[in-house]
Amino acid sequence: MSRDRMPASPKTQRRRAPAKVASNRPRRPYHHGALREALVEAAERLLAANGIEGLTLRAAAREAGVSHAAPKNHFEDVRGLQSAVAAVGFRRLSGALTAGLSGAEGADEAMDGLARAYVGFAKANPALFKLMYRAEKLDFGRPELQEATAAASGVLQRAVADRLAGRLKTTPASEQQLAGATAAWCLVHGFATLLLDGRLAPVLARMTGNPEAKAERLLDLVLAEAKTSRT
Amino acid sequence: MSRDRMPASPKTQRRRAPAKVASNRPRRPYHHGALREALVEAAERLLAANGIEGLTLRAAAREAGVSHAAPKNHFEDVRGLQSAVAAVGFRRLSGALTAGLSGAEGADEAMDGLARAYVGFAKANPALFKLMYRAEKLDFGRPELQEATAAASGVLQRAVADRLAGRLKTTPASEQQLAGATAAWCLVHGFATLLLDGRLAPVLARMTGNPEAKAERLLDLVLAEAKTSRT
DNA sequence: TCCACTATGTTTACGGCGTCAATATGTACA
DNA sequence: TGTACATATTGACGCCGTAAACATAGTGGA
Repeated sequence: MSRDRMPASPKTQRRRAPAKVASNRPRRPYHHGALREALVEAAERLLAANGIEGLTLRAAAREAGVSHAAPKNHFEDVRGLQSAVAAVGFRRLSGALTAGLSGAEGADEAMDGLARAYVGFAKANPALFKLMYRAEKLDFGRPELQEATAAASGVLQRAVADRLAGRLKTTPASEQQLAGATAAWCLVHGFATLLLDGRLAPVLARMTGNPEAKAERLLDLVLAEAKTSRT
Repeated sequence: MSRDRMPASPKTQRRRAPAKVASNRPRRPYHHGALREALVEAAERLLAANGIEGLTLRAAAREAGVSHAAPKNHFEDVRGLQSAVAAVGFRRLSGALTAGLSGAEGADEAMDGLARAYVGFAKANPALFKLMYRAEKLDFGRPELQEATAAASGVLQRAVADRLAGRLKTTPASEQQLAGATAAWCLVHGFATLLLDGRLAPVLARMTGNPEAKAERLLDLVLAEAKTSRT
């Protein structure tokens, strides 16, 4: 919105004032000063407001009040900007996961907290979450992004390792640790992904109760089911 | 490929022959005859060859040897074509799931077969699978697509209902059935999604053995883990 | 038989996108 | 002081989706 083009007046008076007379309106300085940060913030706003399609280089440049080619000086291409935004997202996800972990009593409770935090993050930042898992939009060569993703999966892996250690009373085999963390991640990521894509709507429609709380209750049921699926 | 533009010759001779003299080269008939099917097939090829970004209306029209606006007569917009392709994908997925189910002995074995079929389909048709779960590219108002998705989730739900029935020796509560099917779907969909997005690469890198078989073994480990996660 | 109607394709045009090359504008360092 | 460098602008290109106007067939009714 606010980007709609004018209805009439085709080409007359493209510039509002040739201004030989030293326009006294305080012109923006030629150089922005902190364009990179401004672009990333603009991109986050666009993403939240208009979804993943709304995040374009040109839109971000507009939002920052800068010409369409200016971003080229700060990002090699679109994927550069998208990767920077995704990195912010992964850092925030790490924080949310850590917060979801804190205050949990046992290991199982910790896993539930982690799961709820993961899905909660996805629900709160749907477009950002989708971007974070759209490989073709990201450049994993960027260290910023690599570190951010590693941090997020580190939180998950440590939690799983703790749970396994508690369960087995011994340091868990590396492969089992890997499988456990992966299984938990898959379950929770599948839930978040399907939910955001509207794929769980038919299931939710068959549940009773407050529409707001249905998704949370379904997640609880799924987590419980996953714990008891062995007879 | 084969779509690169000519290096020189800017605008001279746009049409290869004004052809007052009744060109005897057997001109394609003005009407294609089966353009809709041709477009869907072209779209599938483009998808498989160039990924999800490679599937465009104009490219499909080119592939079908038709002007770029011709598809408008058969699909309201891009999402129409994408939805048609996704519907084909869901129908194929139903078939693959049913095949994965057949020949299984017990209920647990059936679930494993289902899981392997789901992930196998995703690995065999990565771009198609991604398209099938890209809500913004699809129009679920189209009955064709609705039926195709319903068929696929029907296979999964029946399998889960059978397993629960066998386990409980009684007809399972509807909500538990729902949760069971959803949990299975989430686990397997999460695995497929993360795998296609390259997100399991760090995990796979830490496993030993044949690179080809690693992903399958990881899936087996994950399925086993999901079955024993209750202490 | 012929003619209008309808379905299907083509052409042309528009704006949005990413990207590139050429140019302009400050700034900082020698 | 002057010059090199980083940053920003302008304009152009080809791609995309979409729409309107027009062309070409096949079909069914007068």
